[in-house]
Amino acid sequence: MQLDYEQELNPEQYDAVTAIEGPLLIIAGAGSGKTRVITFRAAYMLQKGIPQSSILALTFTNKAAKEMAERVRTVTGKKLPNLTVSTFHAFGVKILRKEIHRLGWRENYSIYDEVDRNQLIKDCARETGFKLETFDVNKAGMLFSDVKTERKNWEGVDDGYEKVFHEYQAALKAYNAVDFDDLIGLPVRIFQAFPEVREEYRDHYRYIMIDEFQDTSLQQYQLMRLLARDNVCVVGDDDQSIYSWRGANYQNIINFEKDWPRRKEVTLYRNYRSTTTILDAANSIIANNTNRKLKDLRSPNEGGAQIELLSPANELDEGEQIATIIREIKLKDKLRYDQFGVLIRTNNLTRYLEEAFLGANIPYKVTGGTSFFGRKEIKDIISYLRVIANPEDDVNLIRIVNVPRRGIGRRSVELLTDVAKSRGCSLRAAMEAVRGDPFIEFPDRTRQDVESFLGLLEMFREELLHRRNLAVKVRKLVDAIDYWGYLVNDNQHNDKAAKWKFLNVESLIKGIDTWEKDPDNLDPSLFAWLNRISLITRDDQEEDDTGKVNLMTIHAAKGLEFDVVFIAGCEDGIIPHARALEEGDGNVEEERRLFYVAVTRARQRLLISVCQQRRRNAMPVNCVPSPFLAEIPEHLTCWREPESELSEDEQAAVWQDVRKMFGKDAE
DNA sequence: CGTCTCCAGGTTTTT
DNA sequence: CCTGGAGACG
Repeated sequence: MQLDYEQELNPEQYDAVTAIEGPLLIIAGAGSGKTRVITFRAAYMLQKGIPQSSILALTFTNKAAKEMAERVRTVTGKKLPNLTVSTFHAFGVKILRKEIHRLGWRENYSIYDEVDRNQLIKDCARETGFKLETFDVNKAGMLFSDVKTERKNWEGVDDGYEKVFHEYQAALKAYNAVDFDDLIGLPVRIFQAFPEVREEYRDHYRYIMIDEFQDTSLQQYQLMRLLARDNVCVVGDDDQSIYSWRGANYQNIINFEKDWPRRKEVTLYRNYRSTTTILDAANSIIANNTNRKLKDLRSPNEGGAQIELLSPANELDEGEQIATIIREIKLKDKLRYDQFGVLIRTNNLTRYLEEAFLGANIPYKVTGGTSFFGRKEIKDIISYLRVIANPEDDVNLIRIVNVPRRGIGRRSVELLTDVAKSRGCSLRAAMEAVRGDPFIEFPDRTRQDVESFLGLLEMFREELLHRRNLAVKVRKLVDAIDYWGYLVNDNQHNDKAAKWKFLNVESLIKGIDTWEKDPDNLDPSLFAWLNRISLITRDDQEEDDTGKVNLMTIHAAKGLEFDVVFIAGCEDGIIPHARALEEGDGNVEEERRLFYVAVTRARQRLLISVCQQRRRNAMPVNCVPSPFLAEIPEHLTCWREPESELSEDEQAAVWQDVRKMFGKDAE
């Protein structure tokens, strides 16, 4: 397909797309066609004969990566198997898989998520002699992450914590595991310590693009700088920086200006997404922030509906009202359900909305929330697979050693830990030692239990590593440990819960099946699968999303747009979030940016809901509207009026809808 | 020594 | 309201 770039793009966009040699900084306001620029830019490079394998496009979320890859494929009409579009973390995994041996890990390393990490920190704290009450695991986790990403040092920190930290680092290595920070930090270390490796990657990825640059951390910036020669393009918007709590630092935009003084700079300010009503509101909200790169968005879509405010009595009412309005607008404006987005600040708010949608028979899709992979039953099975893949993984081993119950309880684990400590080996090795050496003091019964547990793991390691049909083998494993029996037993008074959990396990297995049968999947091994799912938080199964209302956090909504957007729970304490404000004063501005991101997701209509009361920990609390609401010029807003009476035609349409719903699947 | 039951405390956003 | 941890029971 031959693209007419000049036709398809405005002058600034064209500038950005065609400047493929040399450093380029694109400041792209919300809705200014940033994704379009990136995809066209990739297409332009390919057209100029640059091989796909030398292009590296990095984004922040899996969703964004997936979407970008898809769009480039659509625009070029090619499959592009060797084009690298991935998140920073996935890219780190890719490098580590090949290079981590240089730092003393083995390639079958485990990736620890936050739960695993906190568990390990807890163990290390206990080891170091902390009492569980005096030790705040969450705080330690954040501190450790800050230290690892070089945002903090040990100055002024209780030195007990530093000890725990070193213990933690040592334990990770001993277990052949890494945490999320390591996925970026270790590649950086490798590139610094092995210049020849760095050169190899530099030669390979000669054209680099980074999306959502305002969300990169210092560490990620380092990785980029080690990798990039001259052809590096970063795209960002300081006004949409909403990940500073995770180390994102929009100062990186300034760093970039310093490090690549010869750069070209393009600002995209024309907004094609929203009405001027919505843009004016957004502009005047963000104007309250200091220290920004000034750029007011301009839109050719004059006018537009006013921003409507709702004031439901409580969160239940809120859900019902939103559900009702969605149905009304859908009919009036002839929209599909997937053209609606309902945004919230925190995941726990999804619950009421989901219930309301269920009650109103509105199809919806939740992005985020308690992730599929965070569910206990799923984590259990995955822990088995991790231990099978990486026997030294003590955290996951402890997790499953007695799930389902097999007689290896607290005391036995303590004994085994003693053995491991005295020999300086992993728990798994300790188990093997106990099996092989009858002179180690150990209760006979438990020794037998340990032996059969080891036998199970070894048998399945053989199966899972050396043969095909991963899904079949995993099902066999689930059967072998009688996980179903365990679920029934563990949920004695709740058949439904047991069934539900088992269905989740089934769907996990089905997911493996689809994944390994995908013809584009070049490496359907257990390791590859584990690496992949470690980076997925959402349940990203390829479902048919069309025709479903989108329910998600504002963070998850970044980069997306909807014709009609609801911002629910727009109350003081929720946005800005009380906890964020406790942390520091810069956080008000970040919360404001978050609100700005939410507002700018809307194309046509924006509705904001403020509850009068909300239940918090089972206690109803009176709500105060978010202070950000006052930053919207009054003339742009109005209270929501009920839709006018439906015409006869429309009534007929409603009935048809209802009938369809009870017939087969409604659209 | 393993398992069951009760109780207290608490959760922002994501890789 | 749900989780995780500590104490009682068998």
